[in-house]
Amino acid sequence: MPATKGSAGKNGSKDNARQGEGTALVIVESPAKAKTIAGYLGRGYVVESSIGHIRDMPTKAAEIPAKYKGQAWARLGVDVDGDFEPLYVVNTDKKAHVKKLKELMAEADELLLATDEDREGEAIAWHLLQELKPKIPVRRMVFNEITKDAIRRAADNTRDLNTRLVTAQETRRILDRLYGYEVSPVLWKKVMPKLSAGRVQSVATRLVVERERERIAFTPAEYWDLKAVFDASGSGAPDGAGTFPAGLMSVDGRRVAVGRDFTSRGTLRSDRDVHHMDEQTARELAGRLDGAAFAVSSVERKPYRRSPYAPFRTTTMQQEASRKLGLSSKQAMQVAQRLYENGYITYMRTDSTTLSDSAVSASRDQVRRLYGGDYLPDKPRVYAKKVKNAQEAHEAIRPAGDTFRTPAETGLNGPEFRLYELIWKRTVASQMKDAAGESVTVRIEGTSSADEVAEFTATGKVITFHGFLKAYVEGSDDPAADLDDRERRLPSMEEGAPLKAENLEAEGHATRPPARYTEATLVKELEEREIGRPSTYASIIGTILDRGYVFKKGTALVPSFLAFAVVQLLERHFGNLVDYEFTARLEDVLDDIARGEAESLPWLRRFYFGGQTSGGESEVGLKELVGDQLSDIDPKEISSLPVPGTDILLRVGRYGPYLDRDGERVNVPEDLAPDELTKDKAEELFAQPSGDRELGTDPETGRTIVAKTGRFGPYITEVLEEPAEGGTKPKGKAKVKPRTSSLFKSMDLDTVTLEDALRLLSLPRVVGEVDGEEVTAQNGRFGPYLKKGTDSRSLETEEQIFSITPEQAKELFDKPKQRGRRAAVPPLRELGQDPASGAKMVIKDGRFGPYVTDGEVNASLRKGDEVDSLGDLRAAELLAERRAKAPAKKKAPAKKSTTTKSTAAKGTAAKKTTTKKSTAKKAPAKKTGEPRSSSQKTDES
DNA sequence: CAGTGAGCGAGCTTCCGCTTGACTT
Repeated sequence: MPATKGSAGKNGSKDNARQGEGTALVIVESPAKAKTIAGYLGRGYVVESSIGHIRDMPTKAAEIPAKYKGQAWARLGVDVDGDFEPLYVVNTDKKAHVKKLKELMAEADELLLATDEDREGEAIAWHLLQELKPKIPVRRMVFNEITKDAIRRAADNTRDLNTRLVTAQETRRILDRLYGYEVSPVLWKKVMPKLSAGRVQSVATRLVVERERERIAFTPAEYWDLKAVFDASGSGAPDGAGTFPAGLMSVDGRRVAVGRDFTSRGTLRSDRDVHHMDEQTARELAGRLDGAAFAVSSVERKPYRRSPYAPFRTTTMQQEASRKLGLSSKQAMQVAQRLYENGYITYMRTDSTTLSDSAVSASRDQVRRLYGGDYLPDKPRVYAKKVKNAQEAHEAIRPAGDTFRTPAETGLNGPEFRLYELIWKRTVASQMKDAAGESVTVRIEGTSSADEVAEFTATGKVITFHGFLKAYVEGSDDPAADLDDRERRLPSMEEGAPLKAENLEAEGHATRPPARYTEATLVKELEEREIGRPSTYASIIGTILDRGYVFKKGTALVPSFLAFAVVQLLERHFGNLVDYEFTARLEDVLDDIARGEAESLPWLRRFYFGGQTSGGESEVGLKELVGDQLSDIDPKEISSLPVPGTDILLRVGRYGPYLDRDGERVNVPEDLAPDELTKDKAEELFAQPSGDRELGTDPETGRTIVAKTGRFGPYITEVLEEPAEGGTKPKGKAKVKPRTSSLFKSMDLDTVTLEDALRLLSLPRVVGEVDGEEVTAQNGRFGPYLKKGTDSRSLETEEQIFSITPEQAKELFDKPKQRGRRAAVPPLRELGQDPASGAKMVIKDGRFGPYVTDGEVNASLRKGDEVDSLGDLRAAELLAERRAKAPAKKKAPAKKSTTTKSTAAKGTAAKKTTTKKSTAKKAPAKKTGEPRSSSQKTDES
């Protein structure tokens, strides 16, 4: 479609000016990239960035355009009953930017969408197309390395938009929205508000929880072996030097047990025929070998070879930055971002280990200069793609440019310097020769005084050519592990040479539970399971930390008890969704869609509404799981965890975790690691003093009065009996309830006095008789009130509880109960007329904060609205929104569950939808596998 | 997690992936 563009660059001229007049607007994703590319393209091109995605489904109610507010599906942003059509709005923070792009486009004669060549990039391009509505020719421009040649080639070889790829992205987006926005509310209802669930975060949380479960179930095993130090100097070795350590391998040909021979339950694996030694066996054997003669029984030499590690991608960089620089995932990404923006490194969010040709030659150039030609392989090394679902839109993370700056040449310092150095070394090393050397295994035999043949082994490693290890050695997550460049030298020995055991000792070991995840190892695990993307790894950690699903203990990620409850709920009721294979299967489907071999709709339908799987099994859809089957989820059950070996239950309550033993309860510190909650720990918690404040003794009863914090806030209560010292609980439960009372609002837990407390405990106060019935005054759930039989009246102030007279009480009871809010409270502010109703609008203060009303309709002020500055227009808008939404007026008498309510609501809304839609939609029968365009729901703003 | 007697104007929380500033503490 577009005219041919200048085939510039052949003569090496710096300018790649387009032929003819006019300019092309090139849109990439990142501003830093735009800057670089602008330099490569030269005149005739204007390069701007989209700054990531420009549109998405509305995040919250405030972002839903008014005309969709009444729709049942508006909350989801996906019209689930209308072929899962998504509703897109321009992100609030992108409105100005989109306007700018439109203005730039007005001056261009061609639009080149140069977003990344992956699923998300293709989608960004499509959204740009939808939003900018260009009238000039549009082409898709793609490249996956940012070098002058690659960019110029890309500008000359554009293609059309790949709509199948866009559909695949949209399917992914819709699925994630449905999962997140349907399952999270289940957690709000069953566990705690503000929690969240999602395809990625829930699996990440589950991984951490499962690891903790393994730790809880773990029983260590003890095993012993022998460690010897042999002296080879009498063996005729030329240097005569040396002693070396060796470990006992077998006794009478039977291998000595090591850690991996044991199960996590502390038992020996049944398939192992090994010699398991305890302390006594080991010590006695050591005794019998004392003074025995030893000799070398075999020497085995093998060549050692090690190839360099692939250049960094996001996850490997995060891991090494964690191991070597102590940076969290987030910190590593922030430092990398700064390096990227200032032109020191290539893009840091990538799943590719590929180097561009120019990067390869830059690396080789550095190798030659810094290490010499001996370290340079004949051919450049190519790294195969490591990651299964890699989309490879970018290069590996490497120093930027066609020639690399050494760390010293950059002038950087601090973490930027250290991370650059890491990246630089890793990149250069990736183009160096293998390390080579020799590994040696020596076996040594000796016979004990009881004629047992004990065989020891020692291993050595000698590196004769360091190759890439000269530049870079990868760190390890296990601090005890040997790094790749670690040498262990053994004296040279011949078979049959006699050895003297200098030292021979029994050594005890215990198996260890699997280590907790760190940020870096969790990210690694997620990548291996194809969960999450380079741009999100750091924020996944952030999310599960924010939600309180995990907390950090040093670098370890420890799951909270809350996480156990949430994971328990998801596993039992949404098993498919937290299946580790779920995302991997999703990726397959998305790939099929992208290739045009599968359709999006049937798949989404089955996910949401249920149906037959390809295997012919029937599957319950998400809609039913969060709807009709909601009542199957027992909050009590999913929030309970047994404390191993006890009849104590750990329960996750709205106010944190607590222990429950037959109704006796005690708080559990929020930062207690679940694997530390043993029987002993639980007993200790029950025994602990609760930390209540003692106010003194009630002179009348002699009981101690304490102030504590409870479910309903601060309160005081009396202590009925001294806790029996070390004794058992009193069995005969002739329970006398202690008197309790909430503090008045005017009181404070820290300052409340014994006098206050006694007054509170004296309640309810008998005010007197009214109409022949006794009236009492007390404090309750809704504040101070009077009670007369079954009738009641609220009081104005707490003090009235003590001061009100029978006469005043009678007056209150003579008046009917106040209905609605108290009359005659002046409005906070008066506004103008509501154009819709013609009534005067006022702002009032209510139970839920300020709201605007025209006398008929009430609407709360939203976030960002202020009483003082609210204008008439905004007020009218709020009222209009409220009207649009509510059937409000007369509600059917509230049935039992939320399910029935939502079904009813959906019924009416669905009707509206169909009438509206029949005009707007229907006609353009959607082509399968094509993204929606003509009937797109958008926020025309 | 202490324990009691209204009637009412709710609204909001949340997902995953792309990307940076512009704000305030």
